[in-house]
Amino acid sequence: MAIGRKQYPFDLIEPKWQAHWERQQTFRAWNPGEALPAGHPFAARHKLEGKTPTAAELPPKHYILDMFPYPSGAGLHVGHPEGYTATDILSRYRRAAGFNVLHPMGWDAFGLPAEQYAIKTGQHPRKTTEANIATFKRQIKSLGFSYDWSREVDTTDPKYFKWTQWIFLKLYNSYYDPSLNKAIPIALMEDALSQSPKRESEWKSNHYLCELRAGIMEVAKGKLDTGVIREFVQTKRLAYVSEAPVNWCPELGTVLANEEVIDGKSEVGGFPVVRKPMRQWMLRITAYAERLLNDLESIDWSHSLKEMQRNWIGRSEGAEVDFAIANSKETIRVFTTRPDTLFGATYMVLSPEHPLINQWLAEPLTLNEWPKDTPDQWKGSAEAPYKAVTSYRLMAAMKSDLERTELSKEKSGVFTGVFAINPVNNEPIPIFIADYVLASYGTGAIMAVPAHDERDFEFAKKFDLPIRVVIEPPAQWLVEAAKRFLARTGKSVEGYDNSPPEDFKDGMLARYAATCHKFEAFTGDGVGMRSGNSEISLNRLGVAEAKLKITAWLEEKGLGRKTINYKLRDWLFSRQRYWGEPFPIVWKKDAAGNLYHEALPESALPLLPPVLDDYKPTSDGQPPLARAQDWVNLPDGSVRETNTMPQWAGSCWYYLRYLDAQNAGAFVSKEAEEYWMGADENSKFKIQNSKFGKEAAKLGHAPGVDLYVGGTEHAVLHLLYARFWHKVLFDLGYVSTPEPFFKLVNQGLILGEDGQKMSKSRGNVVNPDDILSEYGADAFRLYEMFMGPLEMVKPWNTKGVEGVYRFLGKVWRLFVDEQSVTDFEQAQTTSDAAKRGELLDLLKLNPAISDAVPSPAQLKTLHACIKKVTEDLDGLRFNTAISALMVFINEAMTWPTRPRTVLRDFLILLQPFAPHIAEELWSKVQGPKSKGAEADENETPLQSLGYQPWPKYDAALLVENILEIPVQVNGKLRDVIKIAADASQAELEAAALASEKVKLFMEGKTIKKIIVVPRKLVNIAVD
RNA sequence: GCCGGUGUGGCGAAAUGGCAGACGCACAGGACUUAAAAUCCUGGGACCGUAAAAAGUCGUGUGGGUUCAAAUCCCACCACCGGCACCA
Repeated sequence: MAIGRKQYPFDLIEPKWQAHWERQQTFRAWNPGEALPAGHPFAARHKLEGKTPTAAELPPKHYILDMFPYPSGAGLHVGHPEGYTATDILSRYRRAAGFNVLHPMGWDAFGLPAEQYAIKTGQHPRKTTEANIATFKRQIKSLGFSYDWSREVDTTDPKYFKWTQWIFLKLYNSYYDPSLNKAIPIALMEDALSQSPKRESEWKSNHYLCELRAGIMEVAKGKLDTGVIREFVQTKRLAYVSEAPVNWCPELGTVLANEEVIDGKSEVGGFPVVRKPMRQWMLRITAYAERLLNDLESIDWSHSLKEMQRNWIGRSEGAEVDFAIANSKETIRVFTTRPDTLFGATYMVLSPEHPLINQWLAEPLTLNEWPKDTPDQWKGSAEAPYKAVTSYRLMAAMKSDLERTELSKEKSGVFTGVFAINPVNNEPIPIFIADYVLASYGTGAIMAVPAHDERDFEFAKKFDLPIRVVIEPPAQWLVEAAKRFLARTGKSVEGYDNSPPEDFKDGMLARYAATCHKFEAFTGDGVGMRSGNSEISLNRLGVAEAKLKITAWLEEKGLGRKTINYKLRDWLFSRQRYWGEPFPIVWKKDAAGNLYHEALPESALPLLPPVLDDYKPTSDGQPPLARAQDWVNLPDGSVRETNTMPQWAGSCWYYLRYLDAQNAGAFVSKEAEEYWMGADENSKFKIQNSKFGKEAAKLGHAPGVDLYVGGTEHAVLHLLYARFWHKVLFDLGYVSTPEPFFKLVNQGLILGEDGQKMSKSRGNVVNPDDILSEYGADAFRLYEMFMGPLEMVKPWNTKGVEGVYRFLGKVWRLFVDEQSVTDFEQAQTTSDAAKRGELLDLLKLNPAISDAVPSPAQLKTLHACIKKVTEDLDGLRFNTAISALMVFINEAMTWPTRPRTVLRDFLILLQPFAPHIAEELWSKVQGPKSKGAEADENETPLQSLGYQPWPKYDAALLVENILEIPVQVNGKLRDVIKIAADASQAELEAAALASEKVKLFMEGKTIKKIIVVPRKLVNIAVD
């Protein structure tokens, strides 16, 4: 970096203004009911000095949120400030525009690295965490962001996680009511089910509870004991204990949520993950699947982000169908999205973990007579299947998810020896187990329709099972499929190789049905064939129509029903870690000796983790907390839960804590929550003005966080979890908006200079501290935004920093007297370091700056800049806003006289982007300060530039009298004519036709048509 | 495989139906300077052409279409990036 002389003394300016902002608390955001100190620029701007305004008296709120960082040991990387700069620019812009802006920062500080360091060194993770936070905070502060640090949160602070535990208790103490479609306190259910209910009036009107009560009374024959009720209620809580197989990561010594497992490996560290049945805490996020999906409509997120969430939730509509089992009274329920292909179901597959298999192993079901066409290989031995089934299940259980997905491209499975009966034609169909059917999705069982499902087709080919076509493909598809067969095998399918067969409708169809195994599964839309019995026919019906008809028929016969399934699974919420929030849960034994769990009272919060000297799991695989036996065992004989919550817990609600960060009596006060989340009257205009306004208002939606910026890495995990918690809190009446984040923007990744992702191993990591010391914070901020659109992936280029740095140098020289710069530089070399800050006063205003009345051209330049910057900021187009500032400066550099008013307005525009230099120049361009007060630390602070009203552009000043109008002939530019802006169409046309150049191109041709777009262009179409 | 996004000079990019390449980087030439740095000025898509210009032709991943007019809208394809991936 061959930068010699500094463009301007950012090294003095930046610390000076950062200290000033801190002293003045310039960016403190005020809650309703807080007294505004006299002299604060926000109070002065809004005429609220010394007042204690209510929500209605405060200006409208604007909540601009960053995804708070995990304070890693490596410190800030250049990706962090990208989002932070964008939100800071917006925050400063909105403040200038008159909003009460909430712009906070905090630390997502629980996490694995601090714990692993603790295991290695014995140092308490708190120490590591505190040191890392200090580094992050120093780095972030050196960038001059306008955060309200009085609202800083730290998820590992007991004052914070007290409320994380409190919210967990709310989850624990709630159930999801399907009739009301919301969470309800579980106390209501407990009361409804108790022997002598007390709150009858409250639950009597509730369908669900009445049904539950009736059901339980019947089962218990009227005799309810507390144990039975407790056990039942435990299964309904939003936070519950499950024994299901979980993702166990031996390397990390903990279980992981589905979301944390990628390609069978842990998201953190990339270690293998295996399935293992364990007792774990789960959160019932699946109850919210439909709302999490539907409410995406009401929020302003990018299309791709919504799509990712939709994908993850994975809603699919279909039907459940019950199949009778031959020689048994039991039935097997399958889930299918294609009930219209039921006539083509030729076998059935259960997941290896399906519960019926245990029964069959204990009590084999045999058929008196093998169905016709049963392959000999199955008939051979009545016992053989059971051996095969046992060993197959064992194999499947041993396989990690990685092996199941990556290595088993080839289908595998075994015949169980059992047959089911296809309810539409009463044919016995063999039942297999295979690991391509997942226990955790749908019913863990499928009807296989090989002709119309690719996976079933593959399986059927491998095991030579019948493939029965029941949907007629278009002729064109048959021809294409036959060609693909030829390309694959070198053999042709007779009669399909060329053009669509003429006699398709008759003989061809039959031939296709006979040779379908040579084709491939046809999964597209077609019409039904060979799908009828004495009661129902789907023949000639389209897929959608057939689905409706067969589902209705199944329902009528009591054989099935319409169902919706989700890929989303309940959230595995416990970890075997030390550095996380302990569960406020104890385990007790009932009279019969059975363990049950119970919540601690709210008064017991925060529940602190015990002090340990070893952070490893115990030798028998218990979580580290189990080492603290005197912490675990309580005097009354109960035992504490030793799992801790996952890192996601703290980040699920931090944006709410910011609203009222110091509140010791509640996680947030009602008043602060309503004001900042925009549920109060004062914010209503915001709803009306937004793109989603009408829709949102109809749904009763208030905006929530106005803008949330962060990386895509949180597209499913954090954002789904936080939305879920928010909805629970909404249902229970603790927050007033159904969605937390109204507008969300993902910043694009910043790549290394080589266009690769930045990484230590590549050696292409850019350290923000280096850039800061070389070019200063303002240049760094500008560059981060000037690189390209916020949401795009873009490579870093340090040369580009020099460009924006030069721009700031130009700004500096526009304002500052050159002679005084020389004096300043000389004084710097002789002055001692401590006094260097005062030298800034040596710098004088450029003599070209005066109170002269600005010329029309100068005003036009200014107002064009105001317009562009304002519009671009509203559209988050920071790069083009900066280029507009550059255009202004390039122009203003040529002005012999520089009107003070024009330059002041420019500084207000510059301030959000480069706040330090803007403040420094502002303090100079204001004119001389009153002498004598300068040395006084306690003087009323300077009014901050940050609260100067944002300038409005005057459209009248931008009007051009003479326009340059391009003239095209046949769409090609041939001339540019100058003409009065208000020229009529006829005048424009005449002027265009009069052009010599245009005439040249029209010579010898006839005019077909002349298009005249006033103020834009003329296009002459000729032969 | 499915879903989403992107594709424009040497590079980051701008223009979302109306003069393609604003702004910036890098580069080249010039001014200032003993010299360098810094600063200021000038130049620039490609091709063809010319002493230099002018004029001209082509040009926004590829191929087609709509339109007086397309980077922009429509259809098909290709490449890259991101997500999901046996979810029945």
